[in-house]
Amino acid sequence: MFDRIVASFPELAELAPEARDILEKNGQLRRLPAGSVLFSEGVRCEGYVLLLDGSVKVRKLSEDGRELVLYRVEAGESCIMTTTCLMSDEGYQAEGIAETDVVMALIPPNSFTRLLEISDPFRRFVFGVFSRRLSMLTMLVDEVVFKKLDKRLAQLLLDYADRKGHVLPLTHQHLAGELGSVREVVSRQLKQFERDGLVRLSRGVIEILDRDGLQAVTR
Amino acid sequence: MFDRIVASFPELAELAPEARDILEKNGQLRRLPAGSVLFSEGVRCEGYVLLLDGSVKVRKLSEDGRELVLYRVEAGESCIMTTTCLMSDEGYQAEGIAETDVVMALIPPNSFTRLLEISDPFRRFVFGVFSRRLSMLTMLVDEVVFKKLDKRLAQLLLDYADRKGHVLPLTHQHLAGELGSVREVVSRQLKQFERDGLVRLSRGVIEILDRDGLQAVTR
DNA sequence: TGGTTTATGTGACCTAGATCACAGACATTC
DNA sequence: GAATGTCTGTGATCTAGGTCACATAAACCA
Repeated sequence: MFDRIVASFPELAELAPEARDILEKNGQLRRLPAGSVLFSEGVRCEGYVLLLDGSVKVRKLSEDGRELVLYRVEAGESCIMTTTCLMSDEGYQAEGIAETDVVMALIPPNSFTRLLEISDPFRRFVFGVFSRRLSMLTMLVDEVVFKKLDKRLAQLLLDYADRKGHVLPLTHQHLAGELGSVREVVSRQLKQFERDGLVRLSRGVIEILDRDGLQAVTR
Repeated sequence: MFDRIVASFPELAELAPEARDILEKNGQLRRLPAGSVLFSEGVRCEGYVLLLDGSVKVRKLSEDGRELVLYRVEAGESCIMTTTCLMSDEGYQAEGIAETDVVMALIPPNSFTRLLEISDPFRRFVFGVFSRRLSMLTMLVDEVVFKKLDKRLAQLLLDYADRKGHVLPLTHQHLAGELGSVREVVSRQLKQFERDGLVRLSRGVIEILDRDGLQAVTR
């Protein structure tokens, strides 16, 4: 169990034996198929989650059904919403959906508390995750309030390109959901990018042709 | 020093003697006049901040000078941006401005780390603050993306009313800054509220006439 | 008292983005 | 290969909200 965790979380390799032991004995391996709802608004959580494999999308839904992706939890990250929930006795403010099949280690609340108590590296790890999420959300607020959609879309495509290469299997609807917008607006903007020679569009696929050009749009 | 802190932070009353001692010996009392910049983008921070008196506004500025208030730190709260900065070695993503004269206790980084190590109540306190900020930011994102300005403005007035009573010494410009919008839009919306009998407007003052009516607008 | 600053009111206009309504293209299944 | 579902393209239109340009009024102050 511990080895499995360290494979995805190298920062935790330096844990002292006692801390390793807690993870080893109390961590539970969980598998969920793509599409599963890990948590949703108002639901209490069962423990601290380390994502070993796969990807989880954390999103808000508006009353009229629009979607906005707050962030993703990728393999090697910890899901902060569950932690927030653990620490503050509040329900979730968002939904977590497995985008792929996921494998995770679930640390029960009292093991988590104990780890925080005894392990400096573990504390640093948890705080680090917290801090990064807080920074990300701050940036997100900044973007949605002050940046226009063309810039946000260009940035989104670049982020995907960095992770998945320059041929992206994405629908316009999907991108709209990421941005909290609607399909038509994204379609039109993408078409403009295509006219400008930045991307090539085909059904279900967006090919990035001019990374620098997209980069220029974001500024 | 410790007594002073506990006066504003009752949760910390239960700290063990050793933890008290650290606060007592290493906490530094700082006073800043209204208008001071506590931190700004890209600047490193000096320690963990407990706000004993006054109010700090944490905001983002856009390139073209518009303002958006992310949240306020009030007396009895801790400034999470400084903490994020302490934990993650990143610069601030926002600015902190003293809105009133402020008094705070500054805990140097190694005292902070030490407190986290030895004190369970202190850890719970810090995590609690973190969690609440994270929830707040999540809600803020939701609001700015999905809610229209009339609803956000009505909610803002209600929040002020809860804290300061129903006669509010606020300019339209100030409210625009809170919302990340501009003065004209806020003026027009307020005028509409006045026509609807929800508020009465005069120079520098907004009087809440119909709380329930405003409440109804937010839904 | 008159001049200056600051806050407000408002019309005219512009733009981004949402909404509605389809049509056509592709993909899948039977 | 016909039918069905999914994705894309696009015009028309609507609306919120931002921008510009003033006018007026209240407060300030010298």
